[in-house]
Amino acid sequence: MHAYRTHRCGDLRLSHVGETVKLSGWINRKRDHGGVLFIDLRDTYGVTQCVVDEGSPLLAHAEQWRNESVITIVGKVRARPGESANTKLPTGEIEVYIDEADVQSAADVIPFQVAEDDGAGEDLRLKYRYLDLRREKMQKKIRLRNEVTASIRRRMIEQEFQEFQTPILTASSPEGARDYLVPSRLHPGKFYALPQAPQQFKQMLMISGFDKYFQIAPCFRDEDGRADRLAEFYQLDVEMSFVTQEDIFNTVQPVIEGMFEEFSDFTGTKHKIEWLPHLRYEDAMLKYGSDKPDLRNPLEIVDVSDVFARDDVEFKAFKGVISKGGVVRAIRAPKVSDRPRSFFDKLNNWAQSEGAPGLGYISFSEGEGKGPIAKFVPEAAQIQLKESAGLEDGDAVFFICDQKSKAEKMAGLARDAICDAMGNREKNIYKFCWVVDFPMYEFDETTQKIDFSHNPFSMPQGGMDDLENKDPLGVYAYQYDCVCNGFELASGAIRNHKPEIMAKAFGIAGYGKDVLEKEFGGMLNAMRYGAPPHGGCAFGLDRMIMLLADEPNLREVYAFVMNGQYEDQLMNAPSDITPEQLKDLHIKLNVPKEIKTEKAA
RNA sequence: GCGGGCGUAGUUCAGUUGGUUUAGAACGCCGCCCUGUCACGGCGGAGGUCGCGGGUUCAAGUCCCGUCGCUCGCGCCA
Repeated sequence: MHAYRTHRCGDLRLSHVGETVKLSGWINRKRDHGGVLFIDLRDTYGVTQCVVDEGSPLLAHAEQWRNESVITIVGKVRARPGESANTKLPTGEIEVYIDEADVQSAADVIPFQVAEDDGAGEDLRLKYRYLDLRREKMQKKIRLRNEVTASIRRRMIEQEFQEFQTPILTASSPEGARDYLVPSRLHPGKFYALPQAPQQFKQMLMISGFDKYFQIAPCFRDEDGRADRLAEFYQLDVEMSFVTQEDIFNTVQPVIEGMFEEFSDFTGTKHKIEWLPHLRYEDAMLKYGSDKPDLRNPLEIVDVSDVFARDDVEFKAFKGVISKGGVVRAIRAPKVSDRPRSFFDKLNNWAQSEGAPGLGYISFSEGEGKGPIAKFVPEAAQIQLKESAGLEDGDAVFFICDQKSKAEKMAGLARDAICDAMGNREKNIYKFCWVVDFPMYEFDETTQKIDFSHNPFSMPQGGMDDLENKDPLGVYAYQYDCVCNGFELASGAIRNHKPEIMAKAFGIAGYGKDVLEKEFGGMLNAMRYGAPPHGGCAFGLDRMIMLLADEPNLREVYAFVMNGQYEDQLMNAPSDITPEQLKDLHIKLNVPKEIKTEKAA
């Protein structure tokens, strides 16, 4: 007989009755009835009820075993007597009568419960992650993660993609997020950087002629965290040669859609999958106030600046902003005019908590406009408003007035707040959409300069011609995002594979040829020896799993993960290192004093 | 860097307008009882610097200030 087990804890059925078996696992729960003791033995495959009774010399020992101890038992499988079968368990028709038992590892009193969700805080769960991971819910999510990556690999390979690994120790690159840096021992004063993404490597693989690349790539970015952002994360990274933007969509969309379809009932509720028509970036910003709109929210934003600019409208709060170049955006909330005053007040309070002066509105009932602002908008203007916003009797309309970019953003937030207040966000559906035609450049208010708005390697639409002849802020890029339920799932572009267009594009953003050569010389050189037109995208693997598992944050879909401050309480990272290590790396610390003393105290 | 929320037993939480000798509950833990449970049940017990520091007050878990920790967001993140 095997040293530890003949079967797994989810294996045994009525057909095994009479067999002598050996099982190993964790004590999930005990039920001690004095003369008879039930032990639920658990492994990742299931739970089997094991029994000791007064006839056994083991009884006195077994009563002492604590939950979560690891034991090995040998015993006979028998049918549960009488009515005592448990239909909730796959193994519920049998039990194992324990003849021999070994305690492989006794457990101390555990800091939180494994067999049930006792609501333990996240900091504790992360500190004792190995216990947290024993819980059924975590086992399921980690299994989901495994199955999702396997499914993606299978689907990509079926489409003739080749999987690559690319360097983890690489060069710092100037654009984008802050890099994680690794000091070099062999090269004093020099540093490697961990890749923010394998961007340049995958492009060079295209230049190398591989045609269809993918990688489930670790990426590292040293910026502050969010529920959907971590220091290290994984992307399904994709790149293809000789393709247009639509070719890329048509290739990756079935992979993502098929994978989502495969796991869309993970939560126990089947989710529909819907892929909406492409959305232009500018339209997204106007209609939804976001470049990653949640399209389960049916509300749309319209511009009604014209209405409030009319001479017969006397609402000074808005007029003042409009005269300084501002805009008024409106959100129609259908059939809410009969809601109590508190409905509108709550939204107003919400807007103030977001730093807005308030959230003005007019509600229409019995053909009449009502609400605090209505008296400033005469009937003729109300008619124009109704037409612009598609208002019907019984509707209300909310207003946001500010300078364009601020108004867009606030309207986007208000759109979600109103939707939630109304309770009409669509459920049990994944609504996907490609957001396309991102602007190549944007005006940076803080530096008062034109800069790349997304990836500087993107190909400008219209190529050299547009760069030379158009207002830079009017140049679009072949740059796109894939959006699902309010998350940016992917970002991608057709790349700029022509060095001369690259030079021009960087020049417009204020980077000279010397800078370009210094920072991206390797990439530029590669383009000079025959570069195919190419493009790709990268999907946030963790965000996709988070959506499928219906979890509110990324940390829930990793086995091991840092907390919100990017500290790992389990492994104690980041940590101090020895003076010898620092010396090897030619590094002297220069830590601000107050930080030192805080940490010491 | 900034803002919101939270911090009371091992865990999750309650704790009224500041006011009664010993700050409660559930789960967990320890002891005793119980032969058919499966969230077993019953009786009993241990367990607290109310995050920390200061202040107001006759009196602070409760009010004020500071600070630390966790969390969500803003900035940041092509």
